[in-house]
Amino acid sequence: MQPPDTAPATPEELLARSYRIAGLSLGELAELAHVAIPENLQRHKGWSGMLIEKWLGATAGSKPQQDFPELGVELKTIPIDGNFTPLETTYVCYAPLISKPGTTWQTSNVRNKLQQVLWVPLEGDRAIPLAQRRVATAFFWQPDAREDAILQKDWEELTEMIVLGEVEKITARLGQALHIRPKAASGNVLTDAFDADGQKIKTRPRGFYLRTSFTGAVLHRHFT
DNA sequence: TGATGATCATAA
DNA sequence: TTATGATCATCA
Repeated sequence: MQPPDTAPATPEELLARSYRIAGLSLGELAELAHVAIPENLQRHKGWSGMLIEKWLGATAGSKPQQDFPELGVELKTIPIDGNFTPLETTYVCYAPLISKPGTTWQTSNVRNKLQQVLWVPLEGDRAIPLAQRRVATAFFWQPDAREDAILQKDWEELTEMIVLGEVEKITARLGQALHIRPKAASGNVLTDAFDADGQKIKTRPRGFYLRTSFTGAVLHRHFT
C-alpha cells in the first residue's frame, strides 16, 4: 500500500481512501510513504496533518481555499482522547484584518471552508508515542442549521469588531463556537489593521479557530 | 487542568 | 508576507 499520486475524483473516493488508513498508526503510514517520523510534535506541529493529506491525495501547498476544491471538501485532522473528545482547538483560516467590502457570512472564507469537512480524528494523547498513534474512522460533516447559525453569529460579531477597528479588543474568550487567536511564527510578526479612528496600525496576525466544545459535539454526534 | 495566547515548520 | 498544516506552554 502506498499514498495516491492523484486527487480523488469524487467524495466517495476520498472517503474510501480515508477508510483504507483507518486503524493504522502514524508510524506505519509514515514508513509506507517514506516520510521521516519526528520524535514529537514540538517542532513539527503540522506533521500529522501533512501526512494525512498525502494519504488522501490533497495537493500540498498553502492556498486560502479548500483542500479539495473540485469536491468542495476541506480536510481536518483532529487530535482526540480515548473518549473521542478533542484535545485541541481547530484552526479554520486566517482572519482578514483589512476586510473586503461586501463580505458576508455567506461569502466568508470561514463558511466556505466549513461547508463540507472531512474530519479525520487521530489519537492525540501525548502519552502515546507519535508513531503509535492511530487514525480513527473519518467522516463527512456539514453544519446543520443550528450549527451554522452559531457560527454565523460568532463570525459576524468578530468581523464587526474588526471593521470597527477594535482588533486589539478581541480576545479568545469571545465567540461561542468560533473565536480568534494569534496566528504567527512568533510575537514579533506584524501585519496591517485599522484602529477605531481609521488609522493604520500594526498588530499580530490572527486566525479563526473552532472551540473544542463545538468540535467535540460534532464528533460525539457521529461516534455514539 | 483547561483555555488562551504564543509558537514551530513549510510553501510560494 | 500571507497562508497552510497545527500543537505548545503558561497561567488563571
